[in-house]
Amino acid sequence: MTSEANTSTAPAHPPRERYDPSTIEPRWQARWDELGMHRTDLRDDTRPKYYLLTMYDYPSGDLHIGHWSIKVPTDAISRYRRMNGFNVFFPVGFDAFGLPAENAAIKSGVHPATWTMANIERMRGQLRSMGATFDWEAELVTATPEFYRWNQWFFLKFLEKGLAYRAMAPVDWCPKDQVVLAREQVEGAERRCWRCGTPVVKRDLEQWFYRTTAYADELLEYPGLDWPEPIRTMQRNWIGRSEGAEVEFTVAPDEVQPGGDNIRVFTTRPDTLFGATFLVLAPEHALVDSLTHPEQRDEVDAYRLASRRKSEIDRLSTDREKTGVALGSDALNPISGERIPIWIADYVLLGYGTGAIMAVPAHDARDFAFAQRFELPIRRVIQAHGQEEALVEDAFVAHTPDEVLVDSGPFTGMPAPEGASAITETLESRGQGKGSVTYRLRDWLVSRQRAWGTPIPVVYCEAEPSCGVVPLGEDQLPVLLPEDFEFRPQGGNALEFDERFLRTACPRCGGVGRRETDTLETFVDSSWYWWRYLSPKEDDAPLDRDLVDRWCPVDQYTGGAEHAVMHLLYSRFFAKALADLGLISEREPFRRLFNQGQILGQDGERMSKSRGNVQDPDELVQRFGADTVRLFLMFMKPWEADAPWSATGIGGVHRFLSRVWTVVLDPHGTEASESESGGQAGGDAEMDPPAARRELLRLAHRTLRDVSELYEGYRFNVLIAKLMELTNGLMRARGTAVAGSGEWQESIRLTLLMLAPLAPHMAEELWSRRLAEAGEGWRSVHAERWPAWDPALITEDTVELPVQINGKLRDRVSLPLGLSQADIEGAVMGREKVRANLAGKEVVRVIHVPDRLVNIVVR
RNA sequence: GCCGAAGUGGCGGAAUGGCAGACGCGAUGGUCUCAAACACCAUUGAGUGCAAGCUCGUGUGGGUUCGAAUCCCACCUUCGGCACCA
Repeated sequence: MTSEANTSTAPAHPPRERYDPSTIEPRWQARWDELGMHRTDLRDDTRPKYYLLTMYDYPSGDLHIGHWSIKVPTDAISRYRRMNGFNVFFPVGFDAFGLPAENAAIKSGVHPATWTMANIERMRGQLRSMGATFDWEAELVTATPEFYRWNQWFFLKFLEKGLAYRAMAPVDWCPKDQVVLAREQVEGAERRCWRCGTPVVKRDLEQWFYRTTAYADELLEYPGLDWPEPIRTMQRNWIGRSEGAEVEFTVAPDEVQPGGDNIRVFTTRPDTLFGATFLVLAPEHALVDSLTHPEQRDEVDAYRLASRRKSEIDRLSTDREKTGVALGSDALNPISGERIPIWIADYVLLGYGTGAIMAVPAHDARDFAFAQRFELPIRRVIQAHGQEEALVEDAFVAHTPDEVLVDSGPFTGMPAPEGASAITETLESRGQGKGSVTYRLRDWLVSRQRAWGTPIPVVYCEAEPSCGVVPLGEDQLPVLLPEDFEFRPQGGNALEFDERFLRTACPRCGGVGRRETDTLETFVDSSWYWWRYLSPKEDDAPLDRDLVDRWCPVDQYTGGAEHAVMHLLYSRFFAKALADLGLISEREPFRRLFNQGQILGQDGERMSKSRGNVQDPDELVQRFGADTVRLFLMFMKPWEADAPWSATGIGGVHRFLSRVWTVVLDPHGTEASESESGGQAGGDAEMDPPAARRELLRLAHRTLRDVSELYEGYRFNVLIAKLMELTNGLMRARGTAVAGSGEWQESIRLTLLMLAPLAPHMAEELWSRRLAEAGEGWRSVHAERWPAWDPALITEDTVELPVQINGKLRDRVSLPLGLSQADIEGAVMGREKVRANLAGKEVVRVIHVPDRLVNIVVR
């Protein structure tokens, strides 16, 4: 039908302008900047607010493709929400304290601040090339005094409120270099120092803690939050709330010590108290020394030393053979009076519960393994109700519902839960125990023995013993880091050797004082930075209460699942603590959370500079343009999935954008080969023009429906596939009578609007050309309203129904919508293929899923 | 080890109880070209058949269901976290 038109217009058609992102992209970036399009008016209340936050970056130096894959889809959300009428705030900043800057300082002698700021400067430029809608006016850098002074301020508030305290805690220590090591600086199963290879030991230091356990129960709740279930599960398990009882055993007198000391144990199963056949203390437990018999002394000391060298993961590993040593002393069971031996073993941790357990080998897998290894008695005290067979000795019994106590004195025969409370009550009445709850969650150790961090604002008075540890006054903040540092080759905290930093007057007595040299770990910075984004230059307060109340909680937070537990729990802790300090109103920081996946190096490992597997986006941006790189990152995998990096396939995405370019700017052209190969392929060509035009518009609206829904679920890879299908449809209609029609124009308009959040530069360019062509003034495509799809347009009047026989596909029937089940069955049964397949068989049942399928069950 | 997640064509992935492999890459053949590149068109899970078709097929083994990639149980492999990398 259109072949004559094609051949007659083709020669007169001017050569098509090629898609050239290298001229388009910088031009629009400059224009958006000039217009301040991405600056958010935080006081604008004419539109609903939308606080979009993406985890800020550590300024390692180069922005790699992984940074892009975090930020690009978040930027698409930002643009999509703007088009949906929201006032979006999308800030950017840098998590600028931390170990790598200090390592660089050790290596090259350059000040960590110099190294960090140079990296930030470089990354700013790379971030800008992305064409993202970051509000650079709100940028913050945590390593500047304007930011970190407020860490100090919060520290003082927490101290006042009892949420910060000082206690002993172990660190990894290199005995040769005399420095504290970070976990990543301890290498291999041997746990050796990364620099000198010396085996690392644990050393106890006085350190600062934030009392996260004060909110343990509240942290288990997620009121009104839209968080992924796996993340909540991980957090709940991390908090690890256990209900049970504390039971007091008494040390039995013997020839070495008089006895009478109390050993408190925590158990989740007080109902098994009669089955306790030994006690186990953590090797670090305070009573170990006094309870050790002389003949056991050497073995006990050796064991305690060995366990100091092990990592916690090692100690808790359940498949490794159990180790332990008997102390020689015994304890008395408070309820049965039974005398049982006391052991130490490294699978019991000092920091959990009371640092001591009663071992019930018959009913706990770890105790069972331990008892077997050391031939300790195993006594069964729980049995399934009504089970008559003799008690089996020497066997671990898994818990089942419907259990009763056996061999448990007066409690025998009680159902297990009842037995637990009865035993707990009895203990409580005698002052030998009580119901108790314990948590796996520990208080947050915020001290770091490093120079490149927030100095902790306290002074140790050396003049007057009664002063002790003295917090600075608010008016004495900030405690500034020195302008120059002396980093020693073996590492260690440079602040400890900086006399100008160390020497200060005691704030209480004015005498000689020494500053705290520990700094706050960087998770402290990341626990409140989103409030600071709202007023990054504010001098008088950490945050602007009015703006925080207006904008928080954050509507959408995006970042890696590697932060599932620590960062996200610390942030929630801060929200609760600040609310209790009266500084903010909301108790939760992030309303909706999305954990995107990571792009790994080509080796399948996490991308990092030290591994040398970092992929630089700059070259790809130069070759294909930012829009193509953006689109490719969103197309190559579901956002939440991890995947190793490979640029294979980026050409396909670039071709897709070129096709969009072609259908918009050259609707009537044809490819040189098309006339030769028979014109337009596909069904549309056979349709009469009005039907083909309607079909195109139907496709566009169906795409709009799907794409709108897919944006809401952040399913960018599928969304882009839908846009490709629409573009393929436009490509097929190009050069036919459909091209240029009203339906065509509308389909093009929808395509550009749907594409705008993903490929913002190209969409803007093509949008502006269409406006110019129509003689209209310029408006940004990004300021347009998101279009609505027309339900009437996309309803189908027929449906193609798959027909299965015994679940196997045998035929397809095209039927009008809304037929009765009887009519459908009639139509299906009449089909030749169906009849052939049913020959000689008995129809047992017909399953009809409306508009989905028919399944005939035969025998 | 413990907690969490994921295993689908040659590759990235789609389909989350109802037509497995959308979309893209790669590959093969073709059109255009002096030629190549680009672009465009066609084919492309495996096996089998002249063909209509048939059989097999979603990490492995079992189960539930008229029907399972999808739900349940066990196992294997990979990834993230395990409290001083950020």
